[in-house]
Amino acid sequence: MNKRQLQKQKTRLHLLKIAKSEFVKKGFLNTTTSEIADAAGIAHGTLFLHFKNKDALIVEILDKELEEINQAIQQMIAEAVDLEQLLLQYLNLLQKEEELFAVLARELPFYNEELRRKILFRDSIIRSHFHRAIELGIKEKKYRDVDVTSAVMFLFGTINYYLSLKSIFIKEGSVIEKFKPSIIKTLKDLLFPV
Amino acid sequence: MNKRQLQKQKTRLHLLKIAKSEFVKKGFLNTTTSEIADAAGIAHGTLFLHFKNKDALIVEILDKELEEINQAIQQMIAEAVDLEQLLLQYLNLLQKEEELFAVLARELPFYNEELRRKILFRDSIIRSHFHRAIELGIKEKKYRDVDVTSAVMFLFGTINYYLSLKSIFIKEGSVIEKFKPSIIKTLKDLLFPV
DNA sequence: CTTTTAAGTGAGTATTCAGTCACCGAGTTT
DNA sequence: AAACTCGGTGACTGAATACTCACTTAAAAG
Repeated sequence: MNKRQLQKQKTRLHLLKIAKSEFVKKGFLNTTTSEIADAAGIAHGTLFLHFKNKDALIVEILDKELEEINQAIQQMIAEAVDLEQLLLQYLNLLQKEEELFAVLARELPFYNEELRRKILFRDSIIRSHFHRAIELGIKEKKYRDVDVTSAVMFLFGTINYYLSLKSIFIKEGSVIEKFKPSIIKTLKDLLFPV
Repeated sequence: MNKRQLQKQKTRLHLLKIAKSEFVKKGFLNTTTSEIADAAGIAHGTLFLHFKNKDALIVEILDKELEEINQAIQQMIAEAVDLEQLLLQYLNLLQKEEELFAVLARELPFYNEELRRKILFRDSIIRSHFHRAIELGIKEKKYRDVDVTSAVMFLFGTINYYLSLKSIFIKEGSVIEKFKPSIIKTLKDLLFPV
């Protein structure tokens, strides 16, 4: 790889980093391509040499992030069997990139079909991990018998709700951190051991 | 009231009705003032004689709707004591204006401070009704002792989640209708009678 | 050293919209 | 019936903002 190609790759990574931080700060929809270019210290037009359009930017950022979380969850599943532990680790994982996931929770309904499908697909994989974990616990008589699907939706619905309203409820600090105990407590209340 | 004033009032009400149907169809953010004027059969400028700006339109529509639901809930509380019954009636109430509430659930984070505060205030009143109903049930030993706050948030979080993703999950028909049984079942699972 | 290649530039284009204003004409008052 | 009032009109304005393209410049090739 020559000097030119190296520089281009470097600029590309720099752009991704800057774009992510801008999106986290103001959301994807409220960040203009000019702002990203300015923040990255490049010309506006240059952005479009690296990425086909604005959508391609968020797609790449999210693809990386969601793949990472999926990998981590899969590994957890392989290692841990305790549901509470799994939930706790998942919440910790979300918390690490909480700002970004909050943007996602808020803006998802406004994205185009393709992007939405991509995100919801990853999301559904993670949901299915929890589904299986609960189901297994019930089969092994570790927990009492409840409607697994609605329990999982209840769980993810709440997390999504807290995230989407993050900017309204609390401006500073982590919502996940704040509501973690009550989310875990309620799941335990719901599934308490027999 | 003379002929002119009568006409104006009539146009105003007509505008509110048309605006609501447009908002329900396409969402508040994706409906232009021109579209509303066109649909109502008036000139674009006329809209701004009746309403200070676009925000004022949705504020008035929602104020009416949310006040109605609040009144209804208060009456229910006064009459019924059974929590399941209350939840069922609340869901039916939401279902009646499901399209509008789905728009709300999706777009809320993008509204301005004032509008958001207004909506969340009404929302919190309704939440507090449920909070008190559960708390009372626990005190009277009707239900087992759980964390009331997180149970209520769990409940409202899920409803909000289903509503906000309505357009993604199902295009036709009612999400509330579809998920009503599982929402009620999960609440019962959580609070089952002692 | 000269020519070719391609990354980078930023003023410009196209489009979308909320909101305005000078004018019109129907309805009201004198 | 003349003068006045005020609701209605819609072309226009200005502000965003995603994306383009003719041109510059620095690196690579010959």
